[in-house]
Formats: sequence, C-alpha cells, structure tokens
Amino acid sequence: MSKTIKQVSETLGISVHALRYYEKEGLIPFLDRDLHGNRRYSENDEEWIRMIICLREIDMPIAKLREYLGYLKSPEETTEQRRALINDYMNFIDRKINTTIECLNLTAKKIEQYDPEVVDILTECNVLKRFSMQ
Amino acid sequence: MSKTIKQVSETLGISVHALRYYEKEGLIPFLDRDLHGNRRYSENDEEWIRMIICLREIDMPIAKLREYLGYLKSPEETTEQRRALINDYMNFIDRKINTTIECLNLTAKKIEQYDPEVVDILTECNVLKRFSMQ
DNA sequence: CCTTGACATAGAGCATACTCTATAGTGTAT
DNA sequence: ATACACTATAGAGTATGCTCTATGTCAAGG
Repeated sequence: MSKTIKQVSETLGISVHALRYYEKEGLIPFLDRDLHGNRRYSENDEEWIRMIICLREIDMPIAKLREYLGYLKSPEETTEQRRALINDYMNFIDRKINTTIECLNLTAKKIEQYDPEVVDILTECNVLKRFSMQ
Repeated sequence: MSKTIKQVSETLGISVHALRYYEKEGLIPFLDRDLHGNRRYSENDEEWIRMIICLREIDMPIAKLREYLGYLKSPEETTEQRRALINDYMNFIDRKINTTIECLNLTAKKIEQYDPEVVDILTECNVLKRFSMQ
C-alpha cells in the first residue's frame, strides 16, 4: 500500500532526485522508512507532494512552502501567521492571474498593431475568448 | 524626447543592469546611441521594453523572446514560424491561467479539510469568488 | 557467487536571470 | 582642478531549483 520512491516518481511524473530534494528542503516531514532505510510514501504523502508540485508549477517558492509547514507544527500559536500567509498567497494568485490576463491582452493588441500577417491565429484562441477584457 | 538608461530604469521600475542585460541578450535591437556611445531609448523602445517586462512577469523565457524577434527580422519568410510561436504562446498562457486556477481551488479545498481554523480568510478572497470552479 | 537494479547520501554541476564589482571615460558644478 | 554623477564594458557573483555523479549497501534472479 505504501509506495517506493520510484513508484511515486512515476505516478506523479517527477524525478526521484526532485523527491529527495524536496525532502531535504523540509517539504516532506515525517516520511516513513522501511527496515533498510528506504523511503516509504503513504497516500497522504503522495497527496501532499501532488500539492507541492501544483504550487511549484505556479512558482510558489520552496521557502514559502517550508514556512507554512513550519507553522503547522505548532498550529495553536500560529493561527495569525497562517492566516497572513494564506492571505499573501491568495493575493499572489490574484496578481498572477491578473498579470497573465493583462499580458495576454497587451500581446494581442501588439500583434494586431505590428504583425497583421498573423492576426488570424488570434481569432481561434480560446484563452483570448475567455479572458479578453476588451 | 529620447531617454537615458536611468530615466527608462526609473519610469519602468527596472534596474539599469537589467536593461543592459536584456540588450546583451538581443532583446532590444537597433537601440540608438548618442555621440558618446550612451544609450538613447525612444518611445518605441520603451514600449517594447514594457512588453518584455510584462512577458517576463509571466515567465516567458528570454530565449523565446529572442526567437520571436529573430523571426521579425525577415517577416516574409517566417510567417509560419511566427504563427506557430504565437499559438504556442497562447497555449502557454492558457495552461498558466488554468493551472493557477486549479491550484487555487485545490488549495482552498485542502485548507477547508486540514486547516479549518483559518478557513474564514477564504470567504473574503475576491480571487476565489472570481475563479473558483465549485 | 555474482551481476543487476533499486535504494541511500553527499556533494558537484547546470540553467536561468539577473545583480554586482572593477575599471574607465565624460560632462557639469564648485 | 577636482569632485560628482552618470555613462560604458567585461566579467564575477548570487539565488533558485533542480539534475547528475560518485560511492556504497542490499536483495533477488540466473
């Protein structure tokens, strides 16, 4: 039921090196070892690592992840810090989405201005249809 | 009317080092120099640099930016490449927005599950209201 | 028995994107 | 004249996040 590092690596699509790296960086605390000292990943571990991967994909720094984990170690005394951190995080995401959409619109405008030859491609863009502000 | 490196640095909120760096990387072609060899930035240059900053904010690699510029040097023969590149770019943005929103929802769910103490903060999040899929 | 393969640790190496330092030239103000 | 503010180039240094290498242990299969 628990998985080896290779199995997790394969199911999550991440290198074993990266898995060890995340652990070394303190992102995967309390990880189990078998009698040979080999890592054993529980379902919970796997789910948490999936979360890490997701957060890394949107460029949440490893230090931030470690910070939140640190707070969770003594939850009673750190409610305010966690609240602040989540608030920061939501603002981070908000900025991220907004700048992306802004960037999208700016690019579309520039292409219309300077590169009319390839404008046609824009008309097929789902992302433009969904998020364009014009 | 044309600006010095310091003026551009100040209006765009980017270091003079970065400005020189972008130029060295080939992102700012045909930049004018005065009789002393000092850089002179036109309005057009400034606008383009603003675009660069925007694209860098969403982590478009410098190499990609250089690639597109390269195509613009001989527009007639590279229509297809430019089209492909814009297509890639739009997909890139699309993925970016989608993974960000996914990540947002996943995080919100996890917080609800594991950290009920700080859930209240979520109810005030505009970004959640705007982009939550639930 | 010995090779193979998966595991371990420790640490070096690499890519990206700046950022900073060293050195030097030039124009203006005191 | 001399200090300062700004410019320049070239190249070293830094931060981040992996990725790869070296070296070694252990268990199972031929």
